[in-house]
This record gives sequence, C-alpha cells and structure tokens, in this order.
Amino acid sequence: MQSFTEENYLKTIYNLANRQQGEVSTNALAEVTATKAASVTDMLRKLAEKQLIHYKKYQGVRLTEEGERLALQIIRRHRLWEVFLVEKLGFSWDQVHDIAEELEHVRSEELVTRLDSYLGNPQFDPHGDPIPTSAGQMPETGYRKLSEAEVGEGVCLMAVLEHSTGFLRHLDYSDLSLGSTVIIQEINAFDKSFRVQTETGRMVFVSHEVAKNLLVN
Amino acid sequence: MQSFTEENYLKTIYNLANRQQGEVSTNALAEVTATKAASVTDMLRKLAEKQLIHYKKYQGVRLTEEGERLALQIIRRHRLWEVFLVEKLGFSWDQVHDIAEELEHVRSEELVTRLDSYLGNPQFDPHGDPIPTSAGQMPETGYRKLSEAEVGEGVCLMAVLEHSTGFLRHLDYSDLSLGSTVIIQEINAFDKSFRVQTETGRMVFVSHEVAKNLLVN
DNA sequence: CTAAAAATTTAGACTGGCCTAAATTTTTAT
DNA sequence: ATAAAAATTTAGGCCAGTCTAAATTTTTAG
Repeated sequence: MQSFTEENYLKTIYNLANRQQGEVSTNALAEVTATKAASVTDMLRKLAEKQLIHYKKYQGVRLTEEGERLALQIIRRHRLWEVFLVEKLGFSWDQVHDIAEELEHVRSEELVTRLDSYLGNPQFDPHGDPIPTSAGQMPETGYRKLSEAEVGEGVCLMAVLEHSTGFLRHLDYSDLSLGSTVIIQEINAFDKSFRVQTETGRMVFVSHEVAKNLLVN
Repeated sequence: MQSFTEENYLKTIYNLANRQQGEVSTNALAEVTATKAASVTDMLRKLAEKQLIHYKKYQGVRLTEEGERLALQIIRRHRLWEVFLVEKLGFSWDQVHDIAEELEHVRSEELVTRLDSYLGNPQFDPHGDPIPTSAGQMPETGYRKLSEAEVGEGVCLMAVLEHSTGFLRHLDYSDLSLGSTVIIQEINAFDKSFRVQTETGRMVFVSHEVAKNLLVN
C-alpha cells in the first residue's frame, strides 16, 4: 500500500523515463514534483527499499517491474477519470488534469473496473494518451511528432505531449482538435514554424514549440 | 484549505453533534476516528486556532458557523458520490461508504456542481440521508425511528442510521428496502422486536436494535 | 588531465498527525 | 462530601515528507 506521495513519484518516474531515454535524474524529479533534490533523494531511498525502483547513488533511477506495474495502474486511473470528466461531466480538456490528479489516488479495484466499463472501455483519454490495460500494459501508438512531418503531408492529430491549460487553449483557438486532419502547406526555414490547413479549411500557423508537442499519424 | 484529517474531524463532529445532543466529547471523537484521546486533543487545539470549532478544555466541542459550513460541504460531496456509485456505476448500497469516504476529499467546486447536475440534483443518498444544499443547508426530514412506531401502523422506510455492510445486508435479506412500506403486526413485549409485513407480503422480524436504526415516515 | 561547475547526497531540523505514560480535571458513587 | 473512577490534557517521542546548508561525487571545459 503506497502513500499518495509515493504514487506520485512512481508515476513521475514512469513519465520521465518514457520521455527522455535511460535513467531519470534526481534534479528532473525535483522539478516535476516541485520539491528539492534533497527531498527526492530521501524518497528514492525509500522506494528502493520497497523494491519499486532500481537506484544506485549518483546514478539515477529506473522502475522495477513491480514499480512499473504500480505506475501504470495509477496512470490508468488518471486517464479513465479524465475521460469521465470530459465525456460525462462536460469538462473541457484543459480543465481536467488537476482534478484527475486527485481522483487517481482513490483506492478501489472495483471502482476502476466499473468506471472503465461505464465509460465503454475507452482506449484513449481526452489528450489522446493511451489508457493502460487492466493487465498493466501500455498500448503502443506509433505516433510521431508533427514537427517531424514534411511539407505536403496530410496528418491526423492524435495526441498532445503537454497538458497545460495554456497549451490546450491555444490549440482550441487555432482550430487544432484531436482526430482532425491538417495539411502541411509550408515549413518556415527561419523559425521552423508550420503553416497548415485545418479540417475546417482555416490556414493557421503552428510554432515549432507547439509542433513538437503534437503527435500525429 | 484543510487537510484530509481536518476534514474528517469536522465531518465527525457534525455527525456526532446531530446524533447525541449538545457538545461532542473527546472520547467519542477518538472512537469514531479510530485514534486515541490524546491525538484528538491535539487536533481540537488546532481546529480551535483555525476558528472552526468552539473548544474549552475538558468541556467538549461544538462547530463554529464556518466549521459547520465546511462539514456540510464535505457531507454533501460524500453523499453525491454515493449516489453516483450506486446510480451510475451499479454498486450496491452496502459497498459505497468507504469509496465515498475517499472521493469526498477531492477538492473542486466545479466538480461537485457538475456531478450534482449530472445526477439530476438528487435530494437523498442511497441510505436515505438528505444531501446538503450547495448553499450549505441540511434539509430537514422529520423522520422518526421505526422503534418509536406502534402496532397497526403502516410506515414507509425512509433512511438508515447505520451504514455498515453487515447492517445493510441484513436489511436486504429481510426484504426491507428504502421507499417500501411495512405494516407493524406485533411488538414483542419481551425483547421489543417487531413483526412486520413487508411490501411484498413477507412476514419478517425486526430486532429492537435494527428498529432503532431505521427511519420511517 | 585537472580544476571549476553541476549534480547529488548527507546532516540536522521542522511540521502534521499520531502514540504512550503521566498529570490533571470532572463525574460518580457511597 | 469526598474518594474512587472516568475523562481529558500535557509531556515527550515517533514517522513521513519536506527543507537548508554543507559535504561529496560526477561532469565538463579548458
């Protein structure tokens, strides 16, 4: 049985490990968890004792199988609750992250099972992230970043890498919604920004920074 | 902003105050919160500093207006989540207490508002308890205990005072469901148990202990 | 290759919430 | 009315999770 704090560390380690490659650093964890490096070290010692992470001093950290299992369970709960908040309660996709952050810690297998089936066993959350299976598998998506696509391509917007309200609102304003297709008209040589035509025919600019946080198919 | 623990104390003080009359005792709180009297004293000092309770040493405790407002908010959340769990997820009424105990601490005004309207602004939870209004009022019900009713009366079962799985299961087995009417055939002079006819025509016995925990109209 | 910079860990301390044991106050029973 | 019992509070301590400051290890730059 883990505390909220431990669950949050596990989830954060999972997310960082699958964003960058290799071990996760103490400093990176400190930044995401909004604590200090010294506090992270304390927690890593504790998680290592519980066999949830592989940890060697000064060498960074990696989840054990058990740690990954738990992390995926928490991520599954988070994403299912996000679906609930958007699909059933009518929240918009930029409002649900913080609430799901709390709901994900409610401990009840039965609750997750029933919620999942109530929602119709969704495969993706409102941000396009795949929902881990009840067996603890993270589905592969094979998406690439919009920033890696080329002029002339028509690509389907599948997911976002950034969940902040500001970023999601910006997409709404730019007519860029998940599931819609955009056609890349031009890539600016100077700032790498994209000019794309949205599904409704609008011509919008997508900065390189934004393009790096949009996953497409 | 209160901690989970503080929220639980406020809720417990509210419930005890409206069950017994007058001030709530340290020992009673210790029993319900499953802690020791010394721990309760510590917390009472803290809540008094925050002006959430009226507290004089050795004299018991009473909620302030602000304390009651917060208690009702938490109870409102608890009861709305119970409705959700039963009505939408299909839990039975004896399974939802502990889960709602966790969900009630999720902090989001917006969430409660949307949940309430999603559920159709219910007035009562699955145990027949009235749901406090968003304005912070606890609706009056005017129910009395079945144990206070008399032979020959036909009464409608409205709510339960005890939420334990064991008690609720017992009611299910005895064909005693909320909203149904029972007719009191006989009250045993020796043990004060009731013989009643249920809505489906079954004749069942209700112990005095059970009758004291059933509210009727 | 080595010195400075960056990253990380250790040491020592704090807060919240809990505990036990001892002291104090209130209640109860004769 | 008062002694015993019950209730409550105080004192002192523990654990989780955090912090700052200092020490240590690793990385980087010249």
